[in-house]
Amino acid sequence: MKVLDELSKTHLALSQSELESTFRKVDRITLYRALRDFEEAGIVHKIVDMNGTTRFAICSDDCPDATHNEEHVHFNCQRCHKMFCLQHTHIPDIQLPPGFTHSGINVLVQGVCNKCS
Amino acid sequence: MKVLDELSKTHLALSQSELESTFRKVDRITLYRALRDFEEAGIVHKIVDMNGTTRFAICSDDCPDATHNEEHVHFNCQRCHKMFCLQHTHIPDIQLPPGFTHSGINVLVQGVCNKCS
DNA sequence: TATACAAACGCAACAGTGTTGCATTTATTT
DNA sequence: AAATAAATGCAACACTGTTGCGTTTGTATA
Repeated sequence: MKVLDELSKTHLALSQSELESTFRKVDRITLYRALRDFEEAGIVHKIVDMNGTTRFAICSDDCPDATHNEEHVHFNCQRCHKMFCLQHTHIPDIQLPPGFTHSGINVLVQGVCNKCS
Repeated sequence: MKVLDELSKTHLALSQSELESTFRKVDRITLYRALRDFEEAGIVHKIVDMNGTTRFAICSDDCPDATHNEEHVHFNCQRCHKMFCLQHTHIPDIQLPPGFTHSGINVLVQGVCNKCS
């Protein structure tokens, strides 16, 4: 699929509308369903950025099927508004209050990326 | 304002529709504008949960005006779907790749809360 | 107290997104 | 080539975010 190709080319997490404009011939519903299926299949992971926009990124090789984005940090640049998957920035342990069990963590850092700074 | 009262009563982060059903007489636009203004004034903070739903929570006393939710961890229970502000669970330092500067962090933990477990 | 002005409110409206059903097209199997 | 399954596109609908505008409510001033 071209969608996967496109996502593989970058380590950015792309929104559906960004993907739509890349291939303008594809219907948004088709894309929506493709992304949904990819996510269920554990091929891509979904993240919501600081503006509430849903974005998708390819899962890396070492991305455990079920846990996905719990493994790395996402970075949202406030200049270029791109969202990066910081593949090698791992998420530290977080101590939860008693009674709370964790099954997934999402860390979203906002700031300025290396190209914009 | 009743909205602030309602948010103060709980440490949960409420969505706009949850707030709307609490006081059914209020127009959704009025509520929207109130929440927007409260957020700009640094009285409440806004967080997007794992489903992309925007939620609002009262800022605690020690919530620094500008940085808001960077101070504590948010917890999304996958049973009751409530979102908790874990006021006392602080966010650990995260080492970013060179060139990336951070101005805010958002940590969202998914799991089962103390009441549901 | 009556008038003038400002703030809060509610409605209409529109765009974007998530989601489903259905019909049509495209592939695959026999 | 026919039958079946899968992928695609469209219509439609709900919900959210957002803005403009007119109306109501409240406050201040003459």
